Amino acid sequence: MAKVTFFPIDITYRIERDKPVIYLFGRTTGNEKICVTDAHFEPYFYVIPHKGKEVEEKLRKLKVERSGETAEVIRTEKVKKHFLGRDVEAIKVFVKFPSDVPIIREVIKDWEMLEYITEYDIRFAKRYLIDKGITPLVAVDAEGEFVTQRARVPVFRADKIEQKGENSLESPKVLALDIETYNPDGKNIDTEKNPIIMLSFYGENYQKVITWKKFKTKLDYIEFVDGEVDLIDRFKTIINDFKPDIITGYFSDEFDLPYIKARADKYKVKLDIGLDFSELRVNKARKVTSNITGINHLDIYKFIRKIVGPSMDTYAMNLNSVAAELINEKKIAVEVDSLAEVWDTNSTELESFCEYNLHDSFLAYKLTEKMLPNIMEIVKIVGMTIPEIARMGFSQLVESYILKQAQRFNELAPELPHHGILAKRRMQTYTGGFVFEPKPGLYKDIVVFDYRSLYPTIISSHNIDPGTLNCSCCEGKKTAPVEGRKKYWFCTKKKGFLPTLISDLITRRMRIKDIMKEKNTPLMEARSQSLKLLANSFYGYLGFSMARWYSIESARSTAAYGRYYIHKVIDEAKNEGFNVLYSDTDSVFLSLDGKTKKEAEKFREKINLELPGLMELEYDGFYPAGIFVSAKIGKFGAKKKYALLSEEGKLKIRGFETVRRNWSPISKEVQENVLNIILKEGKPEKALKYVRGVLEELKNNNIELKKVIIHTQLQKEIDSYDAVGPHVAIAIRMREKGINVGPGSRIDFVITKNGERIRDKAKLPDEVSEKDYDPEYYINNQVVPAVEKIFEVLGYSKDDLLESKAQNKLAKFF
DNA sequence: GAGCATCGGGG
DNA sequence: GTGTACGATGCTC
Repeated sequence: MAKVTFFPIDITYRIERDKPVIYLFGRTTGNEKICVTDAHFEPYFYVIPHKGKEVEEKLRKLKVERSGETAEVIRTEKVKKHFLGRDVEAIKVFVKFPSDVPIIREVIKDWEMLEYITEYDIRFAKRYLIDKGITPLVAVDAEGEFVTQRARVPVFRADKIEQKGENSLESPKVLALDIETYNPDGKNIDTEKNPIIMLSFYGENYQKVITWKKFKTKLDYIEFVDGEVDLIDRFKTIINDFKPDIITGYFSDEFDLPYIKARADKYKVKLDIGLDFSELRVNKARKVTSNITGINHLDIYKFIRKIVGPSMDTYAMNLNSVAAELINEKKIAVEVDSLAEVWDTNSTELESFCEYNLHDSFLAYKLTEKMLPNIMEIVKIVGMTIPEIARMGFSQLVESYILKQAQRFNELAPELPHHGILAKRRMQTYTGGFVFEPKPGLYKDIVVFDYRSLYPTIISSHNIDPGTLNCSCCEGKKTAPVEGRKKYWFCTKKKGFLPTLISDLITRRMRIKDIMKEKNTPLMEARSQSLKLLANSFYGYLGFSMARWYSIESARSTAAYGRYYIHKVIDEAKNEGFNVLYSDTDSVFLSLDGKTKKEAEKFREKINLELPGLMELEYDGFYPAGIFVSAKIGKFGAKKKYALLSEEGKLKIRGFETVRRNWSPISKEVQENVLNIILKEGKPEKALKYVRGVLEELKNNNIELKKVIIHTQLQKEIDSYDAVGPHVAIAIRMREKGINVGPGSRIDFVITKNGERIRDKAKLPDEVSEKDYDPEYYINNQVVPAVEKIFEVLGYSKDDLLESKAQNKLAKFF
């Protein structure tokens, strides 16, 4: 009997000699690739029978004929389980093949003797990982022997398999790829007509570009082949020789790999790059995914868009913008629209396209390298594989985590909702966080407090869970502060399953934070972030229609408690004589109004004494000055619009229009300067003078041209715009000049004096000279709107900015 | 303003 | 694959 220790990377199963066999692909602690098989795992699901009914007998006799095959129950077992807050006697029903499970469940779903059928909808491979307590990337010990079997890596047949300890794979081998395709007619992608003309790879100490038109070059990484078929062939051999754990690309799930697959199919080339010689699988369900057995295909775009995207500055998620922001790198600037022509004319320019092609792989590699610590931490917490982490939504991450823990806590999972239930759930809504409408004004000495992990700590502290909801033992006790007639309460005697999990996540993160105070490592940072991400997703999960542990009552109660606790701070702060300026969901802004920071701190401590469980109000920061603007938007309450000055003298601007990218530099500059003069120096009259000065300069055309350039990104095809705004008009002219513009193109323009409509006045920056811009436009549509709201707060109207009559309306603020 | 449709990324 | 898949934004009525 031999032993191996390995890090699992990918998992699948297949049917062999009449039974399902689990395949775990990974890398051994000796750094060799390996495939470990396990034939000792049986498919099963659970039923909960009604009390007093004997159903095991009937189940055991069950045989279902389906297209010539027989699905049958092999055996049953009585098991004690927890299910949504109660103890149940369930029956574990074993069948022969995984595919028999849905067949059997379909037949018994209407049996009246059954109360509930569940866990028939958990994928077999996932079931295996859960039941064996195996987490991908964490070391697994296997006992068994190496066997001879057709595969690209050694195969080890395991008789015993166990995961103990936390030792995990540290640096998986990553190979990035990117293709260029022949595309003569613009944007349309046609995998049938247009060949792949370049293919690049980038890995550690490895760079390669394959192409099939020869030209003179000194670049040693370029390799010439005879045609597209040979290129595809090299694609296969390079992957096979490099032996990556992860293949990565930017949008490769939906472009590069499907394209390669489509071309291979056309030539009837088998893309059998799977470690078991299976082919690259392109799944065209709703969202395309591309998978290779044994190798993790990670589309780094998907992960970035989902996890990092929302907090990024860039709006566009294309490779250029994302690389610029995350790794401070850009794509190589070549005119990709001309590639087809360059290809046809056999030009030596092809070399620069090869460099471009390689560089895109390099960017995908670097982005993956940067994101990998976070991805791997999430894998280790929720137990899904790397490609799954990248593709799944937040709620599915939560669910994977809960399913994994359900096994440990002997909890039965509810079934996935079916069509009718789903439709009903989608109709249900609930109220979110509270937003305090600020009284417009300029304020001094602002203290900001916020609840640390508000929703997770509420769920934990109030035991919010579908299984503790409206329990009979606590009826008549305290209910959640939900508006309306519905009464929700949660058991105070027995801790719920989800609150148990979330408490554990919060305390784990607190422990890591404590250690980080001593020694901060990127790994701990990644772990802390992942735990926070997961804990914060529970609240949304409870209200997510697809969730197994869906509970709109729990989601509503959580939000209601959130509003209750933030109101508590607001009310008590007012009672203590603080001036409450603003509040949003979990944070409160107070102005000291003569009180000291110490008194504010005392107030915070007092609140904390009254909070249950893990809930805590934290000190977020102190700001010497701040300005709040009211802008009520419909029924959704006050808009989040304010600017704060930190003690270090930095401005924190939220919600003011010009922080958006499509304004001219001059309006951004003026807005920032105005806020600085008002907040830092406390001199609104000086700010007013300053603005009037700028307006005067604008009027005399003394402002530099580069400060009046506006840039906007084209969001769709030029011809599909109905409303021709200035940037669209410019795009049309750029096209007429032969410049290729399309969705995503950045359009720079200046508004000039000549013309009637704004779109006629718009000109390309190099078409105009320094003094051509239209002062009126920049005054009325750019600079004044950027600062108008700020001055309104101080009692100045738009006219005050434009006209030079000085009125001292500021006295009341100082 | 609600309800439906379409992008997004990629060459 | 023992199932199913998004979410933000723009456009129309």
